[in-house]
Amino acid sequence: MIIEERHRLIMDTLKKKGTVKISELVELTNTSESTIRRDLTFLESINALKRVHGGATLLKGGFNEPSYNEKLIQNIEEKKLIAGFAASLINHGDSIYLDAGTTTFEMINYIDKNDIVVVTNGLKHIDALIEKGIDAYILGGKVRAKTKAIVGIDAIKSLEKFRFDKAFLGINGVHYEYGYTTPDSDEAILKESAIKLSKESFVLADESKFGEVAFIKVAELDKAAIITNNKVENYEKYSEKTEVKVVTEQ
Amino acid sequence: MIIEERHRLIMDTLKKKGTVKISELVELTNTSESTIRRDLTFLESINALKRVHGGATLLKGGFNEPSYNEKLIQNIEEKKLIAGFAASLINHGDSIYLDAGTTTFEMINYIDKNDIVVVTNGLKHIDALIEKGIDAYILGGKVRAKTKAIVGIDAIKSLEKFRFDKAFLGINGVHYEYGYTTPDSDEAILKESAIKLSKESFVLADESKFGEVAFIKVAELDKAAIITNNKVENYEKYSEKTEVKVVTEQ
DNA sequence: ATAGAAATGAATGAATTTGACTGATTATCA
DNA sequence: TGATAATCAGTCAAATTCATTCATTTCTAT
Repeated sequence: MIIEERHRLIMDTLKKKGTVKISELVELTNTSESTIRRDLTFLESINALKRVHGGATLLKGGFNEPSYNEKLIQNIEEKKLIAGFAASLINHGDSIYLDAGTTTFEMINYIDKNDIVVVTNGLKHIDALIEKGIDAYILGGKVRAKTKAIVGIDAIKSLEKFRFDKAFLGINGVHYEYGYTTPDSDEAILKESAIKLSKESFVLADESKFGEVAFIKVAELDKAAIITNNKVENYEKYSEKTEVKVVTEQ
Repeated sequence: MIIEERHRLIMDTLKKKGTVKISELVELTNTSESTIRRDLTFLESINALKRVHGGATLLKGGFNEPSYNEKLIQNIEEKKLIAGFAASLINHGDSIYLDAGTTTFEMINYIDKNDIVVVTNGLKHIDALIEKGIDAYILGGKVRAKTKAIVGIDAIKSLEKFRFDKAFLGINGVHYEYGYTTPDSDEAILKESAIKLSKESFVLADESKFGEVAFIKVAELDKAAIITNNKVENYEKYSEKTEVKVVTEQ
């Protein structure tokens, strides 16, 4: 049995029953306990399930709930590194803007304070925040079906009431000349507003985003600090314009 | 049996029966008394139930409402009847306000048009609407942990931009003298606003709500039509003040 | 075909969970 | 009220599950 096949079998079993025991899976797949353990560890690392003593359970409001697809989740380890560091920047009492997106979603796992206030335009983020007992506000407006993000003029209006200590943003392109860019104008203007309304802003961008230029400009490089996972090509061209924090594995 | 599975089984049993004895759970789960005791201690620590001598009970002390999941399973057949009829009132091209709550949530299953626009303050509703390909807007504001509803001044401000053809509202109390009432003032004012902003309004209330009076008044009876599932006591006292549609089984 | 990489299964001691037992506390009923 | 039974919290040893390591097998790319 090929590895992906086993993973799919595990997920299918889990979805049917809600929880599975390792011993069941050993029997079901005719493999060793070690292998199943490794599978579960992997599946947990891509947020497909939650390991518990004796087996695994479905996650409650997971980000990739509907379409579990291993290949879809790219650079998950890098994202976790970046997310973990970003979360560590949050102080007690902070008011935070959390942009929709997978990396910022991952941040929520690492937040270790619940005396903060978080505003987000990500529907999925709200569930996770509430689960952790964090005060959460959502922007109003039209909900985009694909990303479950809230965008448009209403969202911007809704945002303008707030002032933030820190804003954390995902981004599609980071370029030393063209600044931060994204393919969607609604998203761009929302991100730009968030930056303006925040004392400090952080862009979470794994190395694949560097050198990329998308359609719409969000802001100049110096409007936000960058958190990334590797010392990219032309590092100096970025670091001379804004603060670049490179988070390497511990 | 895995710990999580046992916890879920305990909660399910408890929700069905209101109280459980430890001896029952020992038999049900084929574990020892010690284990069940530990489970109950844990479940109490996360406010899932209340331990009592000999077992455990649901906690719905005083003011706090049952949680979203608990509500979801009450009067489900009646709610479906009401929801189905309410959904049939929606016309092509309508702009709709859909209040948070379990009955309005059930409506979404029965909506058979997708050229409408729906505004809601229910987080769960958004997911379901999008799933059906319906244009959905969410109100902005603070998210309540228990009900996953958006409430507060921001939600009201957010609402005032819209005008609706029809508003569908859940409610806690319907009384021929005191009108529509709910235990929470934030929710009350939001419902009231929705009624004012809509050409027509409908209150979805199963028979258990009639004669009940909750803490805060939402509106007088005549401000909305009532959709219910049974010809209640004092039916005439309601029907002389507003339209009452009684949906009986098909 | 072969070297290198990846996946596997077995074995280890550590950590967690479990069930039985204890004496203390609480409920029941005459 | 007092006697009796049931239930309780706390402790401990046994059983289960865990992470980690390592040798072996399988896969992959030349």
